[in-house]
Amino acid sequence: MDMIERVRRFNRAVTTRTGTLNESYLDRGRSFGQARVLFEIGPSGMDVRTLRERLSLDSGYCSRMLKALEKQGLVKVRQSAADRRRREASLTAKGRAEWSAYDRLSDDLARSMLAPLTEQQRTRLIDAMATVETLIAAGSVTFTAEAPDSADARFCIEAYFAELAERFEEGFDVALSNASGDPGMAPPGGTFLVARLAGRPVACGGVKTVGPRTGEIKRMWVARDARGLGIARRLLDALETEARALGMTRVVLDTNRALTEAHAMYRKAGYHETERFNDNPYAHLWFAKDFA
Amino acid sequence: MDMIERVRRFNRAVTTRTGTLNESYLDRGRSFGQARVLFEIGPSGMDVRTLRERLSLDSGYCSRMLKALEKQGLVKVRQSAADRRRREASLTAKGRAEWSAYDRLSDDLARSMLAPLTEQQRTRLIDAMATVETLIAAGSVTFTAEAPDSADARFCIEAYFAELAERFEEGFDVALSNASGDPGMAPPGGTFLVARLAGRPVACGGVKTVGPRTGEIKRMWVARDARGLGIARRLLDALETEARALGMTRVVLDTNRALTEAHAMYRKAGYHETERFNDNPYAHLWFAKDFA
DNA sequence: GAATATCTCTGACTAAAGTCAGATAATGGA
DNA sequence: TCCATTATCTGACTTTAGTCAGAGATATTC
Repeated sequence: MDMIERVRRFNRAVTTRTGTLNESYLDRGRSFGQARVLFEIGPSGMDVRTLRERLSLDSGYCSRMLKALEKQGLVKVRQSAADRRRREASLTAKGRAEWSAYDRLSDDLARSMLAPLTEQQRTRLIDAMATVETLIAAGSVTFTAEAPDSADARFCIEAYFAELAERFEEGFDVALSNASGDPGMAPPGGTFLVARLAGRPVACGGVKTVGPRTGEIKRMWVARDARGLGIARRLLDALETEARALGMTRVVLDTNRALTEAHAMYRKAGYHETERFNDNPYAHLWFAKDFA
Repeated sequence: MDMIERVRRFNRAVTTRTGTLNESYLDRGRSFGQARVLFEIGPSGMDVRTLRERLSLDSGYCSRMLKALEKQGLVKVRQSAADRRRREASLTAKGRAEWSAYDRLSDDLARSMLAPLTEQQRTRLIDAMATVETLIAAGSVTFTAEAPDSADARFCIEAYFAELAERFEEGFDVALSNASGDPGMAPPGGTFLVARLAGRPVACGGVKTVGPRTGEIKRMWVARDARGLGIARRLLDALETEARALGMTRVVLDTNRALTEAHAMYRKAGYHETERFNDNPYAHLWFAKDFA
């Protein structure tokens, strides 16, 4: 059986098993739409805008469902203090009880999948599930080119700096690093990529022109909880593709001695160590790669 | 994280990924219900009764959807030759083209899950998927007590005899074995269990009274393609539970020397070899287990 | 051959899901 | 202050999904 067929079989098997969950939602005497809204609001509440976006609902449709839930005494909707156009939905005590009931259905499904198995089978199943989940996550990471001062890009860069400060023996001060170059990481001379997992930014990296047909790769970072998915490698590939598209034939980069896992990756990706090409006080190693 | 939470995370991850498939179905300009019917009919056609059962549709609802598909020139419904009350639906050339288009969507989803991964990751994913699929299948096997002459029970017993004939060095002839006992495997003195996987019978086994507070386990069989799921062990457990419920304190069984994997399982389940207790010409080993 | 059961269809419903065009009120700049 | 934008709501729809009670034709059983 080829891989495609295997994946299809898997999809079929899993969706038929988990499909029963959706049906059990209806047993609580509420339409699926309303159950979804109630469950999404959650015990900590949510503003209506976010709710609509998460469930991709029409505003009128959503408004009506909230009203219905309010009439059932499950939900309370009130004006937001910060922005009085907005409204915030939260669960009443009765609503939280219903939420728990829906939550329990997911637990029950999970339990029913494990119950008939032996302890050994359970462990095997859990391990395999973790692997599938991880690799599905890895596969759904998207890369987008955007301005290095976009909200998500800045979030990544901040996290990157924070991590450097933590990992460098000598600490890290943005002002001392040659950090002026962010604007260069935008068209026409460069580019900046943000990787997202389920909408959340989890990695970034940029390339900017530093000489004739030469680019420098900077700000490469992957969020701690997104490591081990091969994102760094794909990001590096993507940056090289961007560099080529910008007419570059050579890319260089510098790195700190503390970032050992990065050194290994650069070498494996075809980079070779080269002489110091900048005066970054935090850099101990300099790498370069020439495109064929 | 505990097991329940891990399973829930897995379910969430997989359903959000595969949920896109259902949405993409709608892109072909047909309601989900109609798409489902069209796809289920399949290139080889199907009679309306079966179709309705598979998709659990109301007969009127189904009839209308078929009519709509017929009007679109995708489906042809005609009277069955065998039973003129029945009708049979089949796809037209245009219908087969649409079917392929839907089929391709599943392929595309599978491909898009694999595409971003490295070869090594793909192999890991496929392996983990196979494990999950197998163990989910194992978990969804159901055991039901039924008459040993029910259709599915007979199917299992035939398959069992066929396999014995194949595996015994000396061949197997039902008439020579002490096969008269099937009626005993029903209440009040015994019971017969059929295991099903997705509706299909995949295993069977029975217990009947052979002496005071003593039962004999017979006809234990697991379909070849359902082995390795721990069904045999669970079936044996279930039969012992039935035996206890029937007031038995001891169960015995006989087996042929060729069925080595069975011997191992009986020993592991607490059975010990005992003296010959019957004149079954095909038996070489006799086992017994006393309940605590 | 009559009674009963089965298979499918039609008509008449209801509920849920989803869309679209304003109306209303608040916010954030120019 | 005015004007464009944003967030939500209301009313008026359509489509999809699903149910139920017969009717008509055919098959099965006694």
